[in-house]
Amino acid sequence: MDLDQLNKEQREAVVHTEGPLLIFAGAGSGKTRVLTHRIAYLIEEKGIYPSNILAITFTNKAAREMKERVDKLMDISASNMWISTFHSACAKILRMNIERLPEYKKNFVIFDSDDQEKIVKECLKELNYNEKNFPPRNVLSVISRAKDQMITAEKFMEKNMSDFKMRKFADIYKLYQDKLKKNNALDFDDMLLKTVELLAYNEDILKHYQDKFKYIMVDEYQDTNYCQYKLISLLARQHKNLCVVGDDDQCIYSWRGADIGNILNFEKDFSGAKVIKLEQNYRSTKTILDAANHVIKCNYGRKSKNLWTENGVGKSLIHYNGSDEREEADFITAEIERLGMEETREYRDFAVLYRTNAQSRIIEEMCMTRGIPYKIVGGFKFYDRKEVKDIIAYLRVIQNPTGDLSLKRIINVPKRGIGIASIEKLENHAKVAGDSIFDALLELEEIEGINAKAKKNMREFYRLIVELMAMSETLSIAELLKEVLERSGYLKELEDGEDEATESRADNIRELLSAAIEFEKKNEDRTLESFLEKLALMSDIDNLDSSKSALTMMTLHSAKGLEYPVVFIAGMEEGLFPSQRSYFEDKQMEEERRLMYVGITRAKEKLYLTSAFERTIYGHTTYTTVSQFVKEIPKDLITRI
DNA sequence: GGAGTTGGCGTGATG
DNA sequence: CGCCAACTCC
Repeated sequence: MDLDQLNKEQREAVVHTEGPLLIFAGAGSGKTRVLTHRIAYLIEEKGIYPSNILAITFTNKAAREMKERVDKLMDISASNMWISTFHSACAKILRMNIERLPEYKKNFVIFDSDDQEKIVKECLKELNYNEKNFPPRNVLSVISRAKDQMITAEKFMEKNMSDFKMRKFADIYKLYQDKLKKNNALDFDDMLLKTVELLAYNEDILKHYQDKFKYIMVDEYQDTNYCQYKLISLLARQHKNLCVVGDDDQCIYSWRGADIGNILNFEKDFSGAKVIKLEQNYRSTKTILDAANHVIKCNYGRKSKNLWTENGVGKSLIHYNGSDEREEADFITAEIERLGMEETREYRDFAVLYRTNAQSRIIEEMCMTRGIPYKIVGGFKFYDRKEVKDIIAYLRVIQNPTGDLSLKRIINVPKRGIGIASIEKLENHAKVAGDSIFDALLELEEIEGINAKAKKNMREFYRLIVELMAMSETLSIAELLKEVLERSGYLKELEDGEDEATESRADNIRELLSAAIEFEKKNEDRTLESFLEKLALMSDIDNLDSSKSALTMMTLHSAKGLEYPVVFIAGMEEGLFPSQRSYFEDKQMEEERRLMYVGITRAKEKLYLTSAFERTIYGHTTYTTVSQFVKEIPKDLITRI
């Protein structure tokens, strides 16, 4: 194996295979390269079986890339090696073992944030709590933070007995969890939490995975939360061959429970850990790196490190301040066209980054006017669309008819004359009998107060589901999808619709169909279960394909791990970036600054910072001041326009 | 039971 | 500005 193309530190990190290893990898210092070489080294030089390696990444996209790069480095295939995200690794473990946890069944479903919100709303209704006092999103974030910390509903209750409001949160949490169980569902946080529980309480299962994963690697370690830390420590306890890679300066997810302490305390937690710092940057010009270093220096409590590069000085940064967001967008798009001509750059060389998704719209409009091809990462996702979720709900019910939430979603979609009142009566009956709604559909004679017409429609619906369930035994997913569309009347409803929205809805359904075909082509496990799981765990960034050349727009968060020759960071204004919400706490302000650091270091050759003197947000126009982050960059590195 | 309208409210980033 | 719950009307 050829290790000559690596620098001294990189090489050291590759060959240090035994015992705990912490790699501090600055932005653009070639950490993916180190990880892929390390995997190849383990297999080719050390004779380790691929199946004994576990590599955890942050996104599916990163996992896929890593797999491809490892494959390229080696002669043998790495197909039975686990290179995946935390969530899909946990999904895999749970599929095989979840029945060892009381109350969960093998065919569990994964609830996304939409499902979660619906469940919380149900809880509030039942508990008679006001949505104004307990906004579902707030409730969910409290629950989610608790789960990150591995605080169960019961523990949460104990902890918060004395606080009037928090006790109510505890009530909601408890009921929420009960409802998930009733739906045989796990939310994203549960996937991790339940895996840790499974391993912690079942010595034999733990032993099995400890023995299997003799070598463990974790990417983006700075963004792990307590639960993920726990999972990793459990698995690595046996062999202690744990290699984590991260950069404390790029910790940008503390709002969802990431604990920067995990990386800062690694040496304490894993005694005898070796620490290697990768400080040579191969990505950016001196000027860009200089700017990044100056900004991040304003943070306290960092591990000392200093990124340097042998790259050239490059071009000066540019700060453009337009009169309003329209002018800002105009400048960005004009500049992209100009550079396209003068420097013969392709559209794929550019990225526009921003703090909030809402900022994309005006830039998008301007791209359309100028005929610049673009793609937007994040924001409203394909699988969030109503019609797609409807059809997925059908699949979920077929796979697991006792999932009340999905069943309620489709029982009257398309309209089949089963109204809210009737559904409530049905649900009530189910509740009293301790059954699912699906079961209650068989006991219609016993239910009073539903009119005969509705009952008839319910019977027909029941028959439809049973029919589809039978078909699912033999049909492929794509074929099953077609039957669902046909027999449910969903397709007909779409065809009858006249407005232009129906056309795009039909398009989306076709898109789902081709996703199913694609899935069956690419995967060995073609079960409905695994298809649904794949959909649930997919994130938007995973779809980012670079086949056609287009400008990329996304949030600064989504941009982590990516790089572009020319980068624009838009909306460099106080209150927007840094966000208003971060003013109250130094810690949060520091996280904003790390986000800025991440943004700057995405750029290879040219970096633009743009702002607007006047900005309209949610209908309100306000005057702005230029972001403090711009001022933290030395003046001589920036040209003002 | 269902379609259409209104008024109030929140509006950061995600697997 | 866009969404959702609540309300009105058929």
